[in-house]
Order: sequence, then structure tokens, then C-alpha cells
Amino acid sequence: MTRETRFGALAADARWQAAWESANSFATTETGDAKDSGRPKAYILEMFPYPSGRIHMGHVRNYAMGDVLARFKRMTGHDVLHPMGWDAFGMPAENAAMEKGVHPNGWTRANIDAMRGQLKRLGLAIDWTRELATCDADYYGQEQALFLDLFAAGLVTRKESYVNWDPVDMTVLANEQVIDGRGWRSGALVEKKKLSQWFLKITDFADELLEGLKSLDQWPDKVRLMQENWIGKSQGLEFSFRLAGGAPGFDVFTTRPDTLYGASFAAISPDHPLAERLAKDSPELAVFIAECRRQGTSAEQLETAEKLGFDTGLAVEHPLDPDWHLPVWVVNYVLMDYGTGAIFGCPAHDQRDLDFARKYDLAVHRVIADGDEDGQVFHGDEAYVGTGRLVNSHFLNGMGIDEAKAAVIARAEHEGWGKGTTVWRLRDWGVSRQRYWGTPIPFIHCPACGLVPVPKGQLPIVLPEDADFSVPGNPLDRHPTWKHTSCPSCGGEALRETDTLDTFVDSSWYFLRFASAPADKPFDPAVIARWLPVDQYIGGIEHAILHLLYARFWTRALQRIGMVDIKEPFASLFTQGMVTHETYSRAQGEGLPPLYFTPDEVTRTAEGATLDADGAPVEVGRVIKMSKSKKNVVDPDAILDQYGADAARWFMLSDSPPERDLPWSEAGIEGAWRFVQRLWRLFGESENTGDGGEDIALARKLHRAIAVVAADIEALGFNKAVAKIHALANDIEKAEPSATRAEACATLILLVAPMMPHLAEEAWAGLPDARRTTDLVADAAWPAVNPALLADDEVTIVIQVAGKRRDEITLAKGLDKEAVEAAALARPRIAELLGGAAPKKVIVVPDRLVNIVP
RNA sequence: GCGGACGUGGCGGAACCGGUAGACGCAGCAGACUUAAAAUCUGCUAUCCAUUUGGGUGUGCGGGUUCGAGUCCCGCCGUCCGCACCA
Repeated sequence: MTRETRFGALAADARWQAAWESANSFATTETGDAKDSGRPKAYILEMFPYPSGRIHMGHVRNYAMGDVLARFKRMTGHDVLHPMGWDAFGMPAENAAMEKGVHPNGWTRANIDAMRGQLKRLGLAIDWTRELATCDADYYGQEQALFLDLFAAGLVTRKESYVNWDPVDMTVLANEQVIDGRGWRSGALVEKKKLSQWFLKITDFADELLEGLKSLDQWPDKVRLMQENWIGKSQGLEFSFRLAGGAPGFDVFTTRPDTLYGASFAAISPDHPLAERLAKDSPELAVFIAECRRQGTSAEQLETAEKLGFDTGLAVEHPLDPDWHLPVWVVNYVLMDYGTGAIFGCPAHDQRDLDFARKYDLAVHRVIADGDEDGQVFHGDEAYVGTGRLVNSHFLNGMGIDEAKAAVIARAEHEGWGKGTTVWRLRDWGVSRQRYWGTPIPFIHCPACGLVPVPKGQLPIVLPEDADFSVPGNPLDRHPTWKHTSCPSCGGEALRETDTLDTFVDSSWYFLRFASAPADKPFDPAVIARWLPVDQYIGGIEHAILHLLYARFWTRALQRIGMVDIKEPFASLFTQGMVTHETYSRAQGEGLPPLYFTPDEVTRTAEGATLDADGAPVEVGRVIKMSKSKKNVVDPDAILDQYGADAARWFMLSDSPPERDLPWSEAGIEGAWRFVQRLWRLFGESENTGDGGEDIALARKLHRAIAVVAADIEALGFNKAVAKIHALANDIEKAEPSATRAEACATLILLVAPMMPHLAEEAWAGLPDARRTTDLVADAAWPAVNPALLADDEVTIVIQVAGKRRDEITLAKGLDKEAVEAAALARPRIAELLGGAAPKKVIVVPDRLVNIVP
């Protein structure tokens, strides 16, 4: 067979993908247990995609990274689990059903088929036998079983509550899914609606989920911090105010019980039951409350919102001095759904209270002083929130803040009017969705027996195939027959629950099902124990809170009921950056949005860009995340057709650090393509041994590259690994033919194999048998490093004079300081600079540099 | 407002633990090969002065610690991200 002078990527991609498939190369080695196989396990997982229909460049980047790691782990002797599946339930399928009249199942399955095909073209080392879609009855039936287990354990509740109702999607949203008062998917303004809802008691785990973050030392600090803020633990005092006259009042929560003597008013939320009660007899208050509710919740509105209040005329007794009465106001800045919906106002030491007090001319008393400022009247418009000592506070005077907090709590508990308590920002997870395309909640409403769990033997509760999607609302609820059933308990007529589960439930345990998927139960705990936790999880930062917090909760919930013995599902998390592209647009005149063009429609030059259709310039905009609306998208299929999988993968891994955004460019992919071809030519020289001699300098470079590339891949520093491989290729090309050079060419195949697997296979197949340890490079081992070749025996030492680089010498490695110093001072150039004078001081850093202070 | 991250050539970025700043790639310039183009190869490419050898400046800005700072400390400026009347 004569060797092609160009690497034919398209044919090679197909050839090797077929070869891997028929050799079953990426099937998981079931032992997965160092005890049995002697090999460590590596569970490499990328967040599974939603089957929207087409993959995008973000997927390519995400899966290329995971794939490099999975292939590298195989090469370094691990049993690897690297699966793929589909987060297949959710709104878009139902929207498609409504808009195009296709069934959600058919739409979803077709999308999965299309995307699977696209992913396979990337040549991913995935064990496709473990593929799952969350809309498989196999999968969601087991999810129903888990839901029943959690119910039995008291971790599922049903409560009547105000919910976030998305009027466009006609569904309920979790708090986390409401962004600036709008639905995260539809963008519609969210309304408050009272409904009976299913909840998972994530708040039971608030403390554990917070504490657990400390153990996740291989997670980005940023994500841990975001979760910590989300959980929002505050410790303080909860106490009751009595209305003056002795009538029962209301409870307040504060994190600053130390400032109680600085109180000058009490404030309740417009949604507080007391405010609502008072409003019945006060039309003015009713008007005020209505205005507060109209007030928006978006960032800008809150920023500029004025503190407004309504004096109820009521007064409450100060808990530490019953003769001291505080006026009760209804104010717009106290939220009903945090703490108790009521506070005491201490204007001197809380900015919001101070703004409010200044507006309504209320007393402002200093109770914390950081120096000699101890007058009772507080001046200025900036609250003092720093440290200090208590003043004007009777028995607290002179105490530090923490001491005073403890003293007030102790006194409250002793006298019985309050207690130390912890308040969380985290709410229970509302999982009810009034949708068709989700996991049916396995419960039955019986008029006689009430709420009855579906017996496990009757699972899965399958979605009906015939459903009407022509109008908004829940197709399950209006289905003519599906919800009618009999009660498992009394046998009488009963109705099925028609809510389905939030899709974040589906993604809270898919990583377990990948590891173990028996037919008769959700998973086999013994197999889970072998594979979990996931060793490397890779996905977008957009899941920092929702998905990752829910999955952590679900895992802990399963641990509590004894089904798994891990607390945290993901040992190491990596959040990759987005793929971005510049935009091309033309202004369309006043008031109109600009007209955007796709990269295909435009010719880009160094100076600017012109539209192919008319040859006139278009405006080159900022580099931003690829999005359909800005038309700055590049279709992976087109790239694969033109350049093949390896060039696409290589470019995705080059240049930008993986956690940062990657600017896509035509020049960049061209560069990757050229490098693929260059390597192909280089690999072709692998048998050119010249005179057969050794090239020790090249051998050193080779072995250093083997070690450094391995370390870079291990640390997910793909851009650095790419740079090192480039440098090594340069070095090999410059070297004269030799046995070492031939060996280096062959070894380079292995170094690029995780990133460019098709090219590697093609080149590997061209090697003589003597050089090939395995038929497929996919089964080959990572090259061994010869430690003796890692270090040079000579080093270049820089000579500085007064901290400035003036000269350099090459010396044997490991010389002692005196010898290095003498060698440096002996240099004519250094002697000249010193002008004959003895140096004041000489610093020698072994094998690195000499700094001479004249 | 609170919290966090980041500022290095024309661009993406590299630089171990404080020790040669700009690796590697892209773009650009010059040259070789070619009838020509593509492809490929070679060289140059932070900046200013001298242009042969060298010297000055330079990692957002201003200070500081140190023999030595992109890296550590203090204070600014800018960009991006997250949260948000959370009591």
C-alpha cells in the first residue's frame, strides 16, 4: 500500500469509527475494581445533552475535553466508564408538538438519532451500550420507584403554597428557575398562584449540603461559593413582639440581636398576615399594599426603589423594656418569604433601616461604637456596620458584638420571649410540573383513602401515547381516560396524579444509572460502590446551582435511606468556557435592531468583513457566545465535512484555557487542519533512521514532552498540552534523521492519540509491526518515561548584575554555589561591568541564575 | 449594594514555589520552490534608540516588600460573572 501524501480525514474518520465499534473498544471493563483487576477506575462524565436536534460547538468542546481524558485514562491503565445519554424530557418537545403537530416522543427520538449520529462523527470513546434517555419508561419507571422510596422516608411532601406560575409555559417554576421575576425559559413575567404542590425536602439537608461543600476541594471555588450563597445560612435570634396593651403580636428574626437597644421601629412585610388584617379596616393601607405588590423585582427596579412605609398606628413593647414602645410600620423592603416577614429597625447599624428612618424622620440611636464616638444620636446617612463595642445599651455596654449577641440570646431564652435560631435562604424543591412530557408522579388520589402511593409492582406509570397538544395546559389532566383508575388500597374509583416531575429530577441520578442499570431496580448498590463518585464531571457553569445542588441533594437523600454509600456524587468538577464568535451586522436605522449575518455569508479579512451578496462592508461586532439570534453560529457538521473530526477536536482544545471562552475563527480551524497534515507527513518519516545513531538531545526533549503532556492532560490543561506537542513536533522536524528521531515520530503518535484519535490510528496502522504493541492505538499504553532522560546534564545559567540580565553561561548541572559564582565573575563581560571592584553581594540560585550586586 | 474572578504583543495565550517575560498558535512581513496559483519550506515579527556587539522601556495605573516582582502586600482604574431590600 502506498502512503497518501495527504491525510484523508473524512475516510479515515469513518474507517476508524467503524473499527472501534466492531472491536467494541470502548466497552466499560466491568471489573472496575482495583481489587479485582488491579487497575484503578476512572468515571469520566460530561453533562448529558438536551436533545434539541443538532449539536452545537459548545457540545463539541465539552465532549472533546471529556474524551481526551477518557482516552488518556484508558492509555494509563484505568478501567474507564465514559457513557452518554439524553436529558430527554422537557418543554421544547411539547412546544414542538403544539407548533408542528408532532408527538413529543417522535420529535425527541428523531432528535436523539440525529444528535447521536453527530456525536459519533466526533469519534468519542463512549460506551454506547450504556446509552439512556430519561424519557425511556425503563428510566423514568425506576425514577418513580426512587420517588416512592423518598416518600416513604418522609423526604417528599405535598403542600399548598404560592407558586411561581409561568403564564406562557402554563407551568410552575422553582425559585431557582425565576430570574429577575421572569421564567428562565419563556421569559414571561411570573405570577403568584396558590396550588397544591409536590416538594422534595432539600431543606432537611441544608446544613449537610453547606458543610459538604468543604469536602469538595476539586470543585471550582466559584461554584462552591455560589452554592454557599444560595443555601444562605444566617444565625440569629427569633423573638416575639407583644402589641402594647398585651395583645399577641408577631415574630421577628434578626442576625443582630446585639443592636436591640438601637431599635426605633418595628416593620412588617406588606404580605404579612397582620398587614392584610389591618388593611381590611384601612383603605389607605390597602392601597399602600397594592402599590408595593405592583413594584417590580428586577435588578434595576430594586436598585432605585425608594424605601416606603405606612405607619399602622400600632405599637409594640420592646422586649427588654416593656415601657418602651416602638411604632409598627408596613414597609416595602421587608420580604414575606424570608425569616418571619417582620423585623425590628435599627437605623444606626443597618443601611436600609437608616434610609427609611431618614425619610420618615425616625429616631436613630447609636449602640455600636468603634472609638470615642459614643453619643446616642447618630449622624450622617451611612449606617455603621463595622466592629466595635456596645454603648447606650444597659447591660450590654462594653461588650464586643459577638459577646452581646450571645448575651441577648441567652437572656431571651431565659426569659422565654425568644430563642437563638438559624434561618436559611434555601427553600424546599418544588417538583410539580403541569406538563405531559415528564415523569408521571406515581400517586393516586382516592376520595375514600386520600393520597395513595402507587404500589411498586404497578410501575412504571407510563405516559399515554395519545394526548392532545392543541391548546395550552396539562394534556395529562385533560386526557379522557388516563387519569381514571382504581385505588390500590380500597379498589374504588380514583384519579391519578397528573403532575409530572421537574426535569431536574431526571438529571439528579442519571450518573448512577449509567454505572448500573438492572431491569428490576434503579441500580445495583454494589456496582455503584465500585464506580461512584464520578472522578471527573465536566459541564457548563450555568448548572453551578440548579443541577449540581439537586444532584448533591438526591445523592445524600439516597444515602440517608441506605441505597448508596457516598455523600457526594462528583469528586471533581470542571466548568468549561463557552465557544464564542464575532458578530456581523448592519444597522437598519432608528429604532430597528441590527440585521445579523452568519459567518458563511461574510468574507473576513484582516481589515474587516464584507458581505458576499453585495461586496459591501458589514460591521464586525464583539466576540460573544454563539447564539442563533445573533447568527454567529458555526455548524459542527459543516466543519466535520470540511476538516474532519481531529482538526475540529484539536482546535477546540488549543489556545484558550478550557475554563475560559474559546473564540472560534476560520483561521484557527485552518491552523488546526494544517497541523493535522503536518503531523501526517512527519509520521510518514517514522522509519527514516538515517545512519541509525542516537540523538541524545532529541531523546531528552521527547521524554520531557511525554511527562509534561501527561501532566497537562491530567490537569485538564489541554491548551498547554497542545503547545508542548507543537514544540515537540518542531524539534523532531529540525532533528537530523536518526534512530531516535524515528522512535520520536512513532511515540508522537501516542501523544496525540487522545486528541486526534483518527489520525493516530491511521498512522499507527502504517507502522511496522515491530513498533506496534497493539492492533489499535486505542488499546495502546501511554509511552513510558525514562527518568534518566528527564534532566539535562548541562544547564544555562543567567547572570544578572543589579537584577538586570547581562550574560549567560552553560555549566554542568548541580555545581555548587562557589563554583557557579566563580564562573560568573570570570566572564569578561561581567568583569567589565564591575569595573574591577569586588561585588557587594552575590546571590546564586542553583542551576538557574546568579545575581551580582555591585 | 454585597461577593468573586480577571487585566501580559495586532489577536488567543505561556511563564514551576518570587529567579531569562512573551513558549506555542493565529495574523502579518520578507524570501525559496512554481509559468502561475494553491500547498509546502526558510527567516523575521513587544517597543524605542543604536542598528554590527549593544542599551533603554515594558505584564492596567500609583506605591511598597525583596538582591530580584507578571507572580507577594497596600491603594486606585477597568472588564466580566454571580447574588441581591435575605433583616
